[in-house]
Amino acid sequence: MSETKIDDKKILVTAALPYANGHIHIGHLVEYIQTDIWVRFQKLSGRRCLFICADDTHGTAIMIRARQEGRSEQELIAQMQAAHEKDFAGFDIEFDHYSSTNSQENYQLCTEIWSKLRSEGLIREDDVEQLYDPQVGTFLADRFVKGTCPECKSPGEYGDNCSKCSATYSPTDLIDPVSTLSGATPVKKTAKHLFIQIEQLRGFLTQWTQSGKHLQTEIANYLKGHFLGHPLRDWDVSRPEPYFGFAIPDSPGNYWYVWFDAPIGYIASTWQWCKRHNEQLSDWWQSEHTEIHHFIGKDITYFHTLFWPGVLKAVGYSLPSFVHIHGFLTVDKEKMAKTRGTMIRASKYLELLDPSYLRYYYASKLGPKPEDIDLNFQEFIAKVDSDLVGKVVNLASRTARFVEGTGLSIEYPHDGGLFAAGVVAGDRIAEAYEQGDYARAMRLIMELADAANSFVENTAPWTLKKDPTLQVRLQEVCTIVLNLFRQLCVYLAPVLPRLSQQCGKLLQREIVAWSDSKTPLVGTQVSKFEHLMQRVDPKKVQQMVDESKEVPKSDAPSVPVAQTPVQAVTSPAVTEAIEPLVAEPLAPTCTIEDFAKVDLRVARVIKAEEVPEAKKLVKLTVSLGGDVTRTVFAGIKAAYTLEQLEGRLVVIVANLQPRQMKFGLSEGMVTAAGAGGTEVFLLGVDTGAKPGHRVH
RNA sequence: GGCGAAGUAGCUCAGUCGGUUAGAGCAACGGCUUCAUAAGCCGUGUGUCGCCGGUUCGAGUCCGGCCUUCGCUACCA
Repeated sequence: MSETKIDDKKILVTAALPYANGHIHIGHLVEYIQTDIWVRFQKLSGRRCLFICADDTHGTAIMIRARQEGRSEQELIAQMQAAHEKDFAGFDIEFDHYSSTNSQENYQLCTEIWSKLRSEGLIREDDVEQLYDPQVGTFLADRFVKGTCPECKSPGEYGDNCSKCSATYSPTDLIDPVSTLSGATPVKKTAKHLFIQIEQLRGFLTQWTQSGKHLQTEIANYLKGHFLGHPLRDWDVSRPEPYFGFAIPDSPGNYWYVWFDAPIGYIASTWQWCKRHNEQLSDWWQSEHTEIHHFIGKDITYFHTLFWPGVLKAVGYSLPSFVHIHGFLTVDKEKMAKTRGTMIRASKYLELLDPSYLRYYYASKLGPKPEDIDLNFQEFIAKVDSDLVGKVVNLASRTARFVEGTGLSIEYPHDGGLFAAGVVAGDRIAEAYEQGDYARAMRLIMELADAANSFVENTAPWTLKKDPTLQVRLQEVCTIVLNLFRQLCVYLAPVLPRLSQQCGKLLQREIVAWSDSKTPLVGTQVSKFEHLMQRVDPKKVQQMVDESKEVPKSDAPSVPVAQTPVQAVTSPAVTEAIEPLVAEPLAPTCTIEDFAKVDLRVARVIKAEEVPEAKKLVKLTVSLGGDVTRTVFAGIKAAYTLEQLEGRLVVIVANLQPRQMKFGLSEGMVTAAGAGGTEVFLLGVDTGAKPGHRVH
């Protein structure tokens, strides 16, 4: 994963900046735990290492959300940052500095880097005619506009290309465009945009990405195949006002796009740390003696492996030594979903379970490849119980009590080479950590734990205890086992810092360095034994999943758009999540006549069929009463089984213009709510309604 | 459909440069033990290494084709 370090080198490590629009969940934690383990390993090994992070705070999403919640962006991002930091601390993720991209330092750095990019001739200005939503008062990105394809007249196409005839065009070419933010008809408006001409750096980027030193091979291949074979498109790094972010000093009315200032936030956050610790920023970001390691998810590969190195190169900052890219988290092989309760927030987990469990479980699954990892709760419980409680912690609880009065032997006794074998294995464990192969490290550690338990069995301290003449031997055996336990605690310290602390307390000698694993501890007192870790309570796991399920509350006011009703003051406040409304703000007012144009009808699904070639579609035959039927394709395959659909009542748009699709003609649309994917909720009707009834 | 990754024991995975009889943990089963948090120890594997073909003295490993799964993307919303 990365080259072996020369030990006088400094290491600067970053994890991706979490966006201030959402709370930390167990999917995010894969990355922060992965990074924290690596940082702790480096520090334990005696290397000078900084772990830097910050909240990513800018962008349209933050602006709209703050607007919806009736408060300032600053208030919103401050609150989210506090929540993020609390969650991270709860999982023992220890940053050296945690900042915000909305900082004075970041603004100053953006300005400096910007003017350097200008002087390097990398910035191009161009007028861009874009659609503008007069309702929301903002320009619309391509995918926020839908309309009819100018080529084939297919309706409902996104603003960049037609899914039907593959034509590419600009959103301003769409016939009858509609803003997906408000439903308003956008107007054309011209604005100046600023672009970074990344193509000028393609030669450098090809060499840098393909050198084999900075990226996993899978990632290098991906970039080669997808981007580096063709000229790179200029990167649009400005957004016209209104926008929550930094105003571009030499371009009035324009702001830096959030993805421009976010990675610069890595440097800005380091700078803040430097100011507090009286250090030079250039020693960290412009020095050959410092390695920079970014940990990110595969979703933001593009930015961190092309744009970011390109910018750094152009402005004279150090390039990353390595970009460590991990996959996504699935739960039971499925994407996390709120409906299934698998989108578990960090704070919810911490209410019910020990963070050490998740740290160990992730460690046992994480390798150096950018592969997805799967969380399976059965395996989670089994692994923690069996490995940590049954094997590791058990070593202490089998022996510590026998030496509470006497402490450890003065000299380390003969142990048949067990401790020495552990020292040898330590090098391989260290190598595995270094390479990001934590799964391998955990396997090696558990092999040692197995050997130690076997030793306990063979020496049977409980038998020695009964014979007064064998008390010295008993102390020796316990000295050996507790030293093997301590060795394991050193090896596990990057993953389980709490355990290593508890071990320090038990044996009255703190674990401070990896090298503590190389010398046995002798002659210390042994504290009264206390349980070091509890088994996983399966009921708590179930409770966590249950309480993470999003339950629709149909009768509560869903959003505070109108005046809050007076009774809300006396009843306990039901706070609904704001995300759905932010994701899709209210459409502009329409008249009753407008509404009457849409003919919504109750219909019964009489046949639900698989569309084998389609991943998301099912083919429904619905009855509108009598022998009037319609064929409708609906994108609900991931959310409903065919059996669940057949026979049930749905509400369809009965007078929608039929649409020819690859799989057949769709004669209407089934109404549903939700974000898509597995989060699709069909509209139902109370008992009594009949197929053919119109919805008024 | 496009791009990428992966298929090895019931589950999770290791398997380096092509080299003896393909391994580990968990689960299961049998026995032992009772220090320990119902923990621990010993023992038990008839696996078409996804399929077909090729290269080779020799293929889980290299090459070609196919199948399946997963991810991204598209169709839907």
